[in-house]
Amino acid sequence: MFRIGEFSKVAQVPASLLRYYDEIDLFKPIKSDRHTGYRYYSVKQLSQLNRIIALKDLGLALDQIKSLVKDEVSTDEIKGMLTLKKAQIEQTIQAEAMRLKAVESRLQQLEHQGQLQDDDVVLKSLPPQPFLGMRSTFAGFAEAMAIISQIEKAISKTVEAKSIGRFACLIHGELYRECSMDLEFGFILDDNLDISVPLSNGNSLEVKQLPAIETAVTAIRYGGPERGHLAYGAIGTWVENHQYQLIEPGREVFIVPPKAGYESEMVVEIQLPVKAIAV
Amino acid sequence: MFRIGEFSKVAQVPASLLRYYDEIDLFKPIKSDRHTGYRYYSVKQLSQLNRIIALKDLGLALDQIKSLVKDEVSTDEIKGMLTLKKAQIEQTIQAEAMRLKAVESRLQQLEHQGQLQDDDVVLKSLPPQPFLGMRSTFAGFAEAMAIISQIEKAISKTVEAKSIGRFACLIHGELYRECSMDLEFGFILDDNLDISVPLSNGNSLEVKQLPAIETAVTAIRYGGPERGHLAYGAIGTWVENHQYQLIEPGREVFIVPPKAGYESEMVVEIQLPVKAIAV
DNA sequence: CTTGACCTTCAAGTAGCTTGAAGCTTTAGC
DNA sequence: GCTAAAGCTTCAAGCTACTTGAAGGTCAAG
Repeated sequence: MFRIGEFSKVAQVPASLLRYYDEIDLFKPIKSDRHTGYRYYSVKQLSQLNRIIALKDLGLALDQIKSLVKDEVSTDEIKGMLTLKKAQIEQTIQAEAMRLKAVESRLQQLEHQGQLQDDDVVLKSLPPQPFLGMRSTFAGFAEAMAIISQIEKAISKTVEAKSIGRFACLIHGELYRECSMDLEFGFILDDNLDISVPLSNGNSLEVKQLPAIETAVTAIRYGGPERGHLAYGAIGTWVENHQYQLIEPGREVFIVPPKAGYESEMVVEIQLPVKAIAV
Repeated sequence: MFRIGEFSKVAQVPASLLRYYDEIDLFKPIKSDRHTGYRYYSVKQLSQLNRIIALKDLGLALDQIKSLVKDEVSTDEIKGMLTLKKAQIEQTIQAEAMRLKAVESRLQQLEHQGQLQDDDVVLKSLPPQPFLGMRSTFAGFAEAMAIISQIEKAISKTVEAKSIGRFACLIHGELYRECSMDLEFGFILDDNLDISVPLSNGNSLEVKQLPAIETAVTAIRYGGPERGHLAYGAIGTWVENHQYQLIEPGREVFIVPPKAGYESEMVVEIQLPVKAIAV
């Protein structure tokens, strides 16, 4: 029989941990003196403690370990736990590997530019969303701007305000073309509607489902498309450094939509779906 | 200007998080209404928030991010932070990779044996320790046992009790030989002493420094050396499954030392230093 | 004026411990 | 047998980065 201090030395485990494990009913001394409260451990408990530590080293939660050592779970359940854990670890490794790349790319940035870049690029995942919009080919930005205000007017007359989300644009062709751009303008909806909104030019807005995007790189652009090179440049560099690949279509979500005469005050979040390049 | 709800939607960040960041002075709204307490955010803050999120995704602590975005650190310090972080991530990846192997080996165990093994093997690291002992070659266990009691007697007469740690044995030759074993018996010391203890057979115990062991696989053996196959078997399997390699010398630390007539009650922790096999 | 959506603050909970304070017990030395 | 030091006890709080919930104030639409 050891007192807690000696047992902790033998087991190479801090005494505070033994007290804690006692408290949470994970590992109790064979005997606690009624009067003094002193805990007494036996050598035979060493192997049980070792088992607990071994399971902990696998990354299992103490709750799980508790039921494991109390023999409350079947072999199949154990197998399930471990398989799940395995998957989690694999995920963690993947995630950490990406982090590593990200940190390395930041370090390179520091070397080359002497400072961190200004336009920060962030990974997000996007849910599937209903979208009320219209696809068309545009010759230039001016033409696109004209459509925007038409759409806004048409919508404000027809659709309940509370279902209308942000104005957005899907970019179907290659990014960053100057002419004959294949774009789809419209509103992201908060609720699923089943409507069609006619426009004065003969076209109409239809509802479609935007698919979820597992991973999108996003950046904020302050100002009109002519300032796109800043944000797109940042994204481009980032994507290259992190070994991702752009996939279509990109989106631009208007956080502050353009108003005639105040185009320079617009704010857009650029969202480009990406996938990791297989290594 | 957005209220917290809309800003949180735009930024894809829970409102609770924005409140929290406000509280810890990491990211504050441009304006808080004196009277109502309502927080108001501007689009221009989006890029700052994005920067914070980007840095968080690198794995930096919020405290560090706080000083980074407040521009309180020099480029060199940033470089230092990132380099440190990089090292940490690399470590994590290594550690997780080992965990993965460990979990996989447990799963295999379940497949083959239908249950988790009984003798649990645990990784530990050991500090450098002074050791008062004597190296010699022994023909068999009986001979070794005889020496043990001699050493015990000699030491109890000469050395201050409080400096004496556990009785232990270093195994210099191959593990698990039956005859002409090259062993070193003695006591691990808690304090650094500079003494020499003569034995009745003409030999003497000398102090030497045991080196630190970065990684040792350990297991508990209940009973005498004749029961060694259990613990050594478990360790052997474990080491193989986890792609480690044994390196010399192994140690056996006596937790309950053998007493004449009660050898079967002894308890030993086997500690075998290992290194990872380069992959 | 009411209703409901939205906002506020404050408190507590999460996991797996560690640290510290205040006070009792045991042991070694005299 | 006494004292001091070492060792033990319980209880509370702290750590990170948040989330959840309760109780209540604000705001816009109908």
